This record gives sequence, C-alpha cells and structure tokens, in this order.
Amino acid sequence: MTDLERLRHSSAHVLATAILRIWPEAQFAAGPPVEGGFYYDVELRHRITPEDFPRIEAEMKAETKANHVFERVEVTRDEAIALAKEGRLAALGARPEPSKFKLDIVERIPEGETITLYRNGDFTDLCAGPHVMRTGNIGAFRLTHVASAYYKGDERNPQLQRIYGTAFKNKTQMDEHFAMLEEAKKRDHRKLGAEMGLFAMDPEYVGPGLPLWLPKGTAIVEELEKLAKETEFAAGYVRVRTPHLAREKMYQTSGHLPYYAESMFPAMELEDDGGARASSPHSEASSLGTSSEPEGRMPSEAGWKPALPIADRYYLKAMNCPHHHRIFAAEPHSYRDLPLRLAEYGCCYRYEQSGELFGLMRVRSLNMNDAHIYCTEEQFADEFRAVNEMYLKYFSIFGLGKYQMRFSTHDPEKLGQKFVDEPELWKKTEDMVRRVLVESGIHFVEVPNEAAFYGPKIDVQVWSAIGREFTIATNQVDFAVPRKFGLVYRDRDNVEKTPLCIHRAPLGTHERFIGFLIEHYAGNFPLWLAPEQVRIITIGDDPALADYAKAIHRELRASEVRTDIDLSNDPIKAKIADAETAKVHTMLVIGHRDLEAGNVSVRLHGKGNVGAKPRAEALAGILAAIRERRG
RNA sequence: GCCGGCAUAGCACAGUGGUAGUGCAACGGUUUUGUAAACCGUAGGUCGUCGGUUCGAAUCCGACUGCCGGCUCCA
Repeated sequence: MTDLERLRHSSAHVLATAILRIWPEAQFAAGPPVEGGFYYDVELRHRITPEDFPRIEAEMKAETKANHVFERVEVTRDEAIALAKEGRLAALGARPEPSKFKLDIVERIPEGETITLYRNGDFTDLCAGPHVMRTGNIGAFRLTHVASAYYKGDERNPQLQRIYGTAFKNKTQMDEHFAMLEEAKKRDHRKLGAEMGLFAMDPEYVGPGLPLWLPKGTAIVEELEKLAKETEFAAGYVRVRTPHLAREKMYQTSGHLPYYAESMFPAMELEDDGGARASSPHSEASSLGTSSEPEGRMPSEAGWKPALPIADRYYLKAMNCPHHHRIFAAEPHSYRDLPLRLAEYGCCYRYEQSGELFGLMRVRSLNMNDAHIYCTEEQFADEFRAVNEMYLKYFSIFGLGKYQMRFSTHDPEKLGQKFVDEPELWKKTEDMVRRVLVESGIHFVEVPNEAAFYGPKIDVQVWSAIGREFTIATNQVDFAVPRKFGLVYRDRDNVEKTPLCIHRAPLGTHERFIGFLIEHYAGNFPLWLAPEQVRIITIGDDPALADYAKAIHRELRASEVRTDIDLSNDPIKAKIADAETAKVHTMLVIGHRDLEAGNVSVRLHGKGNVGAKPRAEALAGILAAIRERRG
C-alpha cells in the first residue's frame, strides 16, 4: 500500500466515524482506497445525498482535529465475532443490532490468519490496516459523490450506498487533483465527439447504444481501416466479408447459445411460409396511443399470435468467429494452407444491458478489427508472438504508453461450467501463451478465472479520461470451437486434424478505439487521422486570393487530403478562431503577400503560426506527414 | 438489469403556479481584414412522453422513455 493509499484508507475510517456520529445505526461493509480516493459502503435507511456532505465533512473535520491515534489491536477470532455480535465493529460502541457485514467478513477470514482491529477515538473497525499514525495526518479531504454497489460486488446481494471521497496530504495537492479532473472532463469523448461532429447518438429513432458515424468521425474510421488493411496485408492476412446475421444453428453449434443469449439481440423468427414476423409479442402494443387497429391484422385479447409455427430463427451476430469458421469449412484445407489468417472489420451487435452503455466505449453495434488465425500447434507460438508484436506496433503509432497486458486464465474448479471441460488443453495452451509472453519480454499480469469459455486470452487494458477501465484490444486462443464446427485440415501424414484458432482484435472495435483515441489526443488528432486535415483561409474575399486558394484546395483534394476552404469575408482573427475551435490540424493562411510570393502561411493547431513557405514545399510536407503517419 | 440523480432552442444555461429568456451556433445584411472571436438584424422551443392535481403547470404529483454517476458485465 502506498503512503497515499494508506492516508485514504484512514480517511475511510474517519468517514465512517463521522457517519456514525450522525447515524449511529449505520452498518458498514468495506472501505478501501481506490484510484483517486476512497469509499466506504454503508447500509443506512437514510438516503445520503450530496446535501448531507457538509454535515458529514464537518464531523470528519472534528475527528481529524481531535488527532486521535490509529491504534492497532490483535484479537482472536472468537473475540472479533463477539464484538461483531454486539454491534461494536465499525461502530462507536455497543449497539442493539450486530455489525452484520463485519460479522460475515470475520467468519470468512481463514483459520490461522491474524485478525486485527483499528481504533481511532471511539471508533473501532475490523481492519487489516495499515493506517497513518493519527487522524490529523489527513491534511485535506472532500466527499465527492454517492453511488450504489452490491455487497461483495454480487448482484444477488443487497445494494449498499457507496460514499466516495478523496484525501491528500495537503490542500494544494487536493486542489491540483480537482483541477486535473476538470481538465479530464474536457477530454471526455462524449463531449468532444459532439463538439467536433464525430458521432451522434439518436436513442429515439436509431436506438440506445447505436452510434451514427458523422462524416468527420467516418474519416477516422476509414483511416484506421486503411492502417489495419496495410498492416494485415503485410503480415500475410487475407480479407473476407460475412453477413451480419446467421441461423440459430450457428450459435447452438458454437456454444454461444444459450449461454451468451442474454447478450444477443432477440431472434428474428420466420414463419413456415417464409414470412418474417416480429419475434417479440409485446411489439404489438400500440406505441402511438391510438385506438385504431393495425390494418390487415386481427386484434385479439390475448395479443397477436402467429398463424403458423416458427420455421427458422436468425440472430444478429454478436461475434465474427462462427462466420469465419464457416469460411474455413467452405473449402478443404491442407496443412500447406496453414496458417490461414482471415481478417474482416466485422459489424456485430450485442444487447448490452441498458446501464452498461457508455458513449462509444460500450455500445450495441460494434465494428470489430477482427481476424481468426487457423494454425497447427507447431505454428502457434510464432503466430501468437506475431500478433503481440502487431499490438506493440500499433501502440507505438498512437503513442500509447499507459496500458496493461492482462493474461486471463481459467479456473480449474469451473471446468464444464464457465470453461470448456478440457483440462489438458487448458494447461497446454496457457503454458504456450505464458511462454510466448515471457520470451517476448512483455510485462503482464496474470488473472485467473477471466478466460473466454474456449481458451485463455490476453487483454490490453486502458483507462478513459474520466478513469474508467476498458479492454481496448484482445488476443484469444480457441482450442474448442473449431472442433465443434468440425473444422479440419489434412496433415502431412494424411490424417485429418483440428486446427487451433487465434482470435485477435488489436484495434478492438472502431467504437471503443476511437472513443479512446478522442480522449488520448484530447481531440487534437495527428495529421493523418485528423477529420479536417487542412483548412485554407483567405484574408478577405478578394477574387484573386480566392482563385489561388481554390487551386491549392484542388491540388490537396486530388491527393485525398481532407481539405476545406474558408473564403468568407469574416475578419481573419475570427476565421482563425473558427479553425482552432474545430481543431483543424493545419491552416494555410493566404493573403496578398503570399499570393505575390507564391507562398502559403502555415499555422498548426495549438502551435500557432509557423511562417510562410513556398506552396509546393508546404504541400509536399503535408503529403509526407500523412503518408508516414507522423505524430 | 439494480440503486440514485437529471431531462427547457443545434450547444451551454436562466426561469420553483399566471401560458418561455440569455450567450454561442444558424440565416440575412454591413464591415475588406496578416494569425483565437467586428457590428446590426432575422429565425428557431406544444419546456422528453403520457396521465393527474389546479381556474391556470416548464414549475407540484405519478408512470414511462432516455441520459448521467456507480454496481454488475464487457471489445
């Protein structure tokens, strides 16, 4: 635990002390330090709102001012249980009700482990520590928000009120922290995306979680696809294209149904005569509130019923793998064909729970930078390594430094439930992956029980501007599903064998990756990605200047540079301000001086005027920077 | 899906019982300019939806939908 985490953990105790002074019956669960602060989970009849914060903070202040010592006390299990039953844990003294969450926690502490309490003034808590010496060591604190959380993070457990706060050694550091949060809010991709006209959400007509890519956002989408296509072509991938839906049999075979069904849009059902009907009966309810019956349909009290039995069901695809597997199955394969690397920017649909949707980071329609590599066991290590190297190459292009590689493995106790029951294959593939990671010198953390149901995986975790964690890229091993689809290749020894499959998506989905890039660059995209790469700005609307500007505009557009032109008669300062606000990467300012000299005055977004250059030199520089994808 | 909050013009916000306002953006005009915002004018909202209370509702109450903060979950 770092010094700051220790301080914040102590702050949580001070928070609990303060809440108990106001509401002595409060029941506390867990109060750890977290990124950016701390929280304490509390069960309390009174709904704590930000209006209560001043009152609670005043009590906290009193506690830090009292400068109580944090006293560590070792107790036996029986003593701890007895105290909990008397309601004295996470409490100021004995209470009529037991400290039920603390009791539950004590009972789960393994035999033989030391049990400790911490006291500050009247407050006693079950706690492993450590803490700062005295409550007065907490120099500055503030409560920030209140949310709700399930006890132990399990949605079957009761929901507690989670009071968040933050604390620092002194007020200066706390002020800096809040200033930084303000800055971070400005980078929020939802805000920038709207301001810059990159994407739009239209929950009423299109639906929640179904982003519309506006022209400027689409420019970024297409640049990323171009990068992926070039990179994958060079790495020996071949491109395929598949439909957005498939029959039920596809997902029964893959094993996604019924386990994954909740995350899929409901099936489209076809009647026996081939006519489609809505799959959900409540879609019949009149949404217009009119009393007229839908034409051509017989109303019925029990709701509209299909006249014919369901002949077929189709699902929007939630993943591309099964389609790619069927592409593999479409032709016979020899070991000479392997590795076969099928790539596609596949559009998938996932019915994420409404509360999970979050801007572009979590959506219901996803364009995935997907590929499936079918290979032999001998080829696996090289292929897996090459995929990891591709990740690193991408990250260097985007100047992405802060990420974490997470190696997710299975939990042997959940074989046959969460994970396919193939203990030998799990061990073998996990060993292979671990070896590749170690040999490549890639730093990673290993997380059990997080694998896909069909094999181990590596996820790359990043953090959004406002601190949420996301998986931005994934690299997964699949030793199970190819067999379910009966995929085989004929080996050297003339025996049919099942290939291993690597699922990989180094650029994740367009939605999440671009959402992340917006925040990463704070909207100030490098030239090659910038939605508006160049804007030509004339000083005044003199026709001679306009002609010169139009010629440059034509020349840039002929080279597929996203260029706009501002010929208006607004004052030059206003035109510059417009372009800067729009985060246009390069501004070419043209006045009479430039026209006469055959120059353009180059101004870079955020960097200001960099001076006049000969027209040809300036344009060649722009083309080269784009071609080389320079920062 | 769960807990809590919020919903007024394209955007940012004001308006707490007497039938809607400001700034920016948009549009029309004036201004003719050297690197972050010139001036004048015009237009734009059945105040998320449905229902209730009231002589009267943006305002009070309820339901629904959506969004936001979290939880759960995930590319």
